[in-house]
Amino acid sequence: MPETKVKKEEDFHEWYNEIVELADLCDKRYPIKGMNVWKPHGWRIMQNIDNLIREEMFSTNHKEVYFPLLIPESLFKKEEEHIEGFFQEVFWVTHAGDNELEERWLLRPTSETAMYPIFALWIRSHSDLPLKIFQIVNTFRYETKQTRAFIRVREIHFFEAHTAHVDFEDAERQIEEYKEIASRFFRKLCIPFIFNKRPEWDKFAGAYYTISMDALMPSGRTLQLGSIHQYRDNFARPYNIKYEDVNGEHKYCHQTTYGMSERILGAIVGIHGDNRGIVLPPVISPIKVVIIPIIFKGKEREVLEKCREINDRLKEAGIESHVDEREDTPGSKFYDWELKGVPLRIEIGPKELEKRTVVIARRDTGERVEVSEDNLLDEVRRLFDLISENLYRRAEEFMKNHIATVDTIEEAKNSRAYIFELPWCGEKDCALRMEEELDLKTLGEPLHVDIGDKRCAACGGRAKTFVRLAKTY
RNA sequence: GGGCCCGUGGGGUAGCUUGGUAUCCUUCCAGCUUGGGGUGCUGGUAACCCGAGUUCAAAUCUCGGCGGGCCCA
Repeated sequence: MPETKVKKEEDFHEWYNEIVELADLCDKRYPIKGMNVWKPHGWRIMQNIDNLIREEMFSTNHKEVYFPLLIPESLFKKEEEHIEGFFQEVFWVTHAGDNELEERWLLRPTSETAMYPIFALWIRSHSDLPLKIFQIVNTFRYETKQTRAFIRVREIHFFEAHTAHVDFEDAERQIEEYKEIASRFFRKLCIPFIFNKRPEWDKFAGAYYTISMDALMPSGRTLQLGSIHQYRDNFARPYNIKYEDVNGEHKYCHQTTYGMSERILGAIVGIHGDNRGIVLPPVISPIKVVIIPIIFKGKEREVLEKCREINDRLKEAGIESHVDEREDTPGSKFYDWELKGVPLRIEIGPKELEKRTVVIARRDTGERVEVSEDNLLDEVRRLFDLISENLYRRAEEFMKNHIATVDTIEEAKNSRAYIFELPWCGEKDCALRMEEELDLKTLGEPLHVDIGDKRCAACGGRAKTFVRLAKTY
């Protein structure tokens, strides 16, 4: 059976490069490094992902907004740590035509510094709080490292939620809500992940603390899919975001953010894909069922009519379907739709016509079943659930099988896992030593740990928690 | 941040060492044929990343830029 030239198991990165273009997700030929063209199929999938997070946001009382792309330099410079963290990767707008601008503007690398001066205007009293907004926009970061489709790009398709609260405790409740949103959201996309509290030296520029969501790719490297930040009043002070409380006192707001990007699509491609193409979870597949007419001379009309009839029935039931009426042979259509990851394929030919049945093939397992026309809708819905379940379980098993909790660096060296949890005293130097000896990066610490009386794997001192390490993207 | 490799029709390639006519497969277009896992035949469109240099002559040699890929930190 024909497959991709490069095998996923043999050379994951080559396979990934090949598959993102074959599956019609993006065109990497645009002549600026790290800026790829979204192709129709890829863009529709991304928009479906965006709509899933929109639903989550709306159902938790966040409002959608859209802030400008350009930020004046003076606004950007108000929070010191934040500037330091982003300055080297900022794109600047310096001219309008021939004329130099009085003040430089930058393309947002993220939108804190665009939003927060306006937050200061919007928020007057405690009754304006909590303020919960989000936007889905493009952001820009001048990456100098190797770029990779969806995984490391310079124009980022970015989701960012921003909130403001009366105090730290309310902001903490927001963080809890984000965690629940993330868990529901990634479960729908069949992507298992772990939360990591990022280490002090590697948190978001300007944050009080940062929690990342990390997934494990088949290459053995982790991919950070999103982050949640507690800002405390670190931004509220420089941007003067204050409210009047019930006693008439003026206080600084406490803020949080939650960010994600098209890396989600990168994870879906990498985790679920196989040597025949990508495999899409039914919830985000633009076409959920593709119908292939099996035409023989003399029976063209009857077969096509049946295909269209089934197509209409699916559409009426709210299931996105499509009849592939192109003149190609059925086999070539099978390959084509498998590349694009369509969850279910229905084949209808003279045999089915006679028996009033259809053949349904699953993308994830390749399994084919013959189903009576009368049971079609129920069976299709049942198969969607089975596919989602299967994709999630497969990915979860892979991740669980590659996380090792060990006591010593030596044990980690002898393990075939990809993600390691080692007892840690909390000192940066100790984590860096583990990084160096194992040739891994620090992901952070698990959110809830009972460490017992273990000893730090680096210094032997009393361990406070585990530190997680892995190779990362 | 450091090292290495690469850039030829839409995609994949041969040619480059030793400078002179650009190869094959695929896609695409037209027609016929075929149709339950990439149908076959005929015809057609289509390329040397950009710039400078060396030379009678550059895809080929030199330098620079842009872009792509891999590895290490």
